[in-house]
Amino acid sequence: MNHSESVTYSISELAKVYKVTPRAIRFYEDKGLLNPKREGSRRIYNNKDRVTLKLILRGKRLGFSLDECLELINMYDPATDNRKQLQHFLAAIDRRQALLIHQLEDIKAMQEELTTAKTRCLAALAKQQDTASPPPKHQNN
Amino acid sequence: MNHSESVTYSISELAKVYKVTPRAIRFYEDKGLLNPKREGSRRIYNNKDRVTLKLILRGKRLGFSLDECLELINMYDPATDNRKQLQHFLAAIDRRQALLIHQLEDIKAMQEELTTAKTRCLAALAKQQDTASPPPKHQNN
DNA sequence: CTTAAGGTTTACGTTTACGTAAAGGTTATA
DNA sequence: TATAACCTTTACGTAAACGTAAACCTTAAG
Repeated sequence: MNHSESVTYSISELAKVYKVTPRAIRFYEDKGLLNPKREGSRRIYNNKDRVTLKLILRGKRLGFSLDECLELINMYDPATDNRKQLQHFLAAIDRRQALLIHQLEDIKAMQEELTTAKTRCLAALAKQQDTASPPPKHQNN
Repeated sequence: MNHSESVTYSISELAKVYKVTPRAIRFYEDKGLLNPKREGSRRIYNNKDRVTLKLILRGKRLGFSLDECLELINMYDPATDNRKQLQHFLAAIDRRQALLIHQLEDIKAMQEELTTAKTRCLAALAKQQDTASPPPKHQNN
């Protein structure tokens, strides 16, 4: 058996790692996204719980609601072998992938436009370069 | 002068095109993201307004708040030639691009995991294929 | 003329995702 | 023993992004 599976975390440890508040983590549990063991009344998170939290936060970064994140989490774990369920999952996954593709296009478009805007800004700055003080240092792509 | 610039839309026309409610469009105006001309009390949207709405919706799809969308819109139009303003814009653009890069990584990771989940589903379905009814038709990547 | 189809403002309601106390329990250390 | 430093539940508060309804104006068509 693998000992690395027995790593556990308190709620504030987990909160610190992922830069969220304990309140948020409890909220996710309220919504059925997390189900940590208890030790008395204290919540004990294992590695799987930690990964689930990571999935939640990633979903959020991609603009999904918590309900949608729950749907995502369920997709990764089709504990079912019911035929209808599986096909339901497949359909859900397809919808998700379509959404992601759409987001990819959005990102590409936005990146191009940001680059254009950036170029314009830099050009405008260059025009003033002559009369101005020492050239500014600026992180570039 | 270009006549194609004189195309206009009513609020419900625009709403129909982008599948949002007039209420939402008015709300965006309230928040300072849109500033259509008026014809009496009626709002008249031109092509630039339409593009702005498109930007708003794209920003939303990427999970940005309306305030952030406003920031984005302003980036595309640095009407300013103030040096400090320009450098402020550049910094904002860099932050945006960093966010987009992060989202790209999130999407890639999620796509891979969805594909894995899909494979598992399909495998589970295949196991039942023998005993089951006609093979299901299913859209594939 | 009136009825329908659009538009307007004003304003209260709703959902989501937590924030922010309040009130209290349980170790560990000074 | 008391005082932090954690944790717990309960509950009210809040910002964002609209939905929904009311009450009203204004053409266009029958």
